[in-house]
Amino acid sequence: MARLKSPSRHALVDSALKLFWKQGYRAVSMGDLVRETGVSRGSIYSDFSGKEALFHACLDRYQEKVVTPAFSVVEEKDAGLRAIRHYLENLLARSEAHRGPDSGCLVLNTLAQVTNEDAETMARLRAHGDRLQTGIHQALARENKKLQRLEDCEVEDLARFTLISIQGLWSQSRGTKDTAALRQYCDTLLDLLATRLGLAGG
Amino acid sequence: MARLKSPSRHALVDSALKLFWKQGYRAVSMGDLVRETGVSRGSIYSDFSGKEALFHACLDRYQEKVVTPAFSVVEEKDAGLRAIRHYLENLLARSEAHRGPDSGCLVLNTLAQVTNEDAETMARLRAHGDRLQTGIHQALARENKKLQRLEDCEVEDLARFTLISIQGLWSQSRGTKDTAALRQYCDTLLDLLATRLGLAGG
DNA sequence: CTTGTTTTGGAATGATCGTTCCAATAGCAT
DNA sequence: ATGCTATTGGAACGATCATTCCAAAACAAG
Repeated sequence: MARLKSPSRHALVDSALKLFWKQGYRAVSMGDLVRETGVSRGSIYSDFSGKEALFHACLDRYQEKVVTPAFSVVEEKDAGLRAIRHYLENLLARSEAHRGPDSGCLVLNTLAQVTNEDAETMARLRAHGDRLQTGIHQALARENKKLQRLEDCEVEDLARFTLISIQGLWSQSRGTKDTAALRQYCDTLLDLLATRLGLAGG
Repeated sequence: MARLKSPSRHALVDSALKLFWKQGYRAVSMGDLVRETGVSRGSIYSDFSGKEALFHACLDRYQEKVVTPAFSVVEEKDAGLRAIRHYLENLLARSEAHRGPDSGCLVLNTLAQVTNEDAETMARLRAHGDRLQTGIHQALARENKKLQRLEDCEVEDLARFTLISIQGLWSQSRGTKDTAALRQYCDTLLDLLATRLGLAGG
């Protein structure tokens, strides 16, 4: 009943996450994981019941290691439209740091491969979507409180619109290295949000 | 040197396309293809050099069987903003016809799974993106000719924005069956386009 | 050192994969 | 009927997969 020590376990999940993120669940073999993570087969199976459980751990780790640092600015108690702008600019900076196209979003990549029967995975994907939707919605609602141009349901619609737009951004970021286009897209999106909320553009 | 007759060949590719669309390239096995298409192993390999070649044929067939019927309205010589609206409404109608979430877009699903080294596949994905980008751009440029509110480069930016937005729409359509949200998203997008082009909203 | 635990590296297993091959069958022309 | 071709169904193959197992090595504590 050997169990990996915590630091080793984190390093394992981090390396596995990187592989799953770039190549997708099915394309990564156990042999790849052993080679890239430097952790032996025995140790992997002593901590995870199998490949799928390890993948789920990676999805969870992705939340705390990637999503939270990027999105927490929107989730803060006083976040408004400015926070959404900061979030998007962080995404752009991250994308521009790569030379080629990046790996996009692990959650959206997974969504494109998973079948509806895989409930465990689907639940995590849905939780991610709900998290973003809620965060954006609250930030927009807070911003709307100032001028009160929109009804509550209109704010919710606008939040959903923003969420889908960001999904398009992620999808595009995996296909192209044209960061100027991504930046222009963010500008247009932010301009739309400002207009709807009754703020001056820019 | 047996070769499938044309109708049989089309039926094979159509069935394979359906599988690849729903489950993704790697999740579909040759056994699945034999079972679902009703075509024997020997016949498949007599017409295609392997699984990958069959998949490429499916990507090509997806263009002519799915993309062209939906997108040709935008590619017509006199297409404008109204054509883009029709295109989007067809997408919504298609999505609403399903009861659960649909399979999204085969091209975008593939983009989320493919690695950059797979040049043959990547070329097809890029061609798809270029096709949509060009069609949208020309339609918007034609619409802009009337009022001439935008510079040429602004029209190109707007076309790119529209393309990415549509990608978000596809991505979302695979994850949720909330067609009302999709419809609202399209409305917002069209409203934005009309505003930018100097037209009255709605 | 010795003892006990953790981790390793790799062999073994059974399943499934893509691919090849071919005798048997079906269809269609003559 | 006879021949020719198209298609089938499935056996066979080697590769690779996820998973299991375990003897050896590494390590920690006494």
